[in-house]
Amino acid sequence: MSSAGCCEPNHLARAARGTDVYYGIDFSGAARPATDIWIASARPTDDGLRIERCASAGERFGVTDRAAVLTALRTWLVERDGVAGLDFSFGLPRVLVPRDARGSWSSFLRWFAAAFADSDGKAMQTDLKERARASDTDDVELKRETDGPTGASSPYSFITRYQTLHGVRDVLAPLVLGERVGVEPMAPSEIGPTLCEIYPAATLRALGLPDERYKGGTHENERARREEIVAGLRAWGVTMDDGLADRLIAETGGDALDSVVGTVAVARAVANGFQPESARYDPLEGCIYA
DNA sequence: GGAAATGGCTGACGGAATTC
DNA sequence: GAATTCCGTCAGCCATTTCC
Repeated sequence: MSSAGCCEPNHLARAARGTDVYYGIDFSGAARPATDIWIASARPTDDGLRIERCASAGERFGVTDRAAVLTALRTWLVERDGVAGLDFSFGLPRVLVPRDARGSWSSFLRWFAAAFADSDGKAMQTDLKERARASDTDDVELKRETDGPTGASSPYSFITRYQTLHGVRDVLAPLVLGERVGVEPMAPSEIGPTLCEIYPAATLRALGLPDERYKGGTHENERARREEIVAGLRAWGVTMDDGLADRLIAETGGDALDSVVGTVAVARAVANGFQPESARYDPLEGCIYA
């Protein structure tokens, strides 16, 4: 296999020698996200990365409603040692943020949590679209600097609006403003675990693996792509039990697989010292690690 | 009644087709 | 050949429908 992105296979192992556990969290803003949020944990080995566990939020926490799941997730996160990657936007395009909230990423979090305290995903999207139309830009669904190179959607598209709202308002803001976690590269801290933004599709692309049409259970080729991804991850030095591999392939939503890919993204980010991969990175908007 | 499946929503993007 | 237009695809979530 040719080298893609930053890593050789054993680079994943070099990433975190002597460090703790990596977590990949496939996030969801659904009303009942117990079966949509998946959490994978992995440890670096001499040869790569060993996936230790992969389970849905429902299995981990035993609750189903959004508020209960996100509360449990926050509690669970602050009790971790290590690095956790979450796949939702950690910020918004700079032009949409009020000038008096642009001083720092923490200022943005404070503004966001207050501005959308009582909003649902649709209301937040409507507000941000109006801000975009009122700006000097031509488009309505604006992207952050980090979104372009990674192929990510706008943080408030109809696809991502719920993830961004609940991820930033209900997970990041309370944890960061409460100084319970650090976030790379905007707000590193010695206290608590380190969080970072990931985007599994970009990681798959960087590894030269199928990065689309692997979610779903209606077409046989979707399952075949999941099989190809699992085989490809193993070729990159990711090890796991056959039972877990079978589960990643069988889970038609692709969320379990995304969480495992997320651990790889975290390993790559650690290996690079959390250096932003693109020069086009705005510390107010966030940074995707692929 | 509860679980599972299905359709629809919206905008961006890439590739193909068409026009000049 | 270049520019423009058109069309299909993709994403996550919710509401509705279907099935057991």
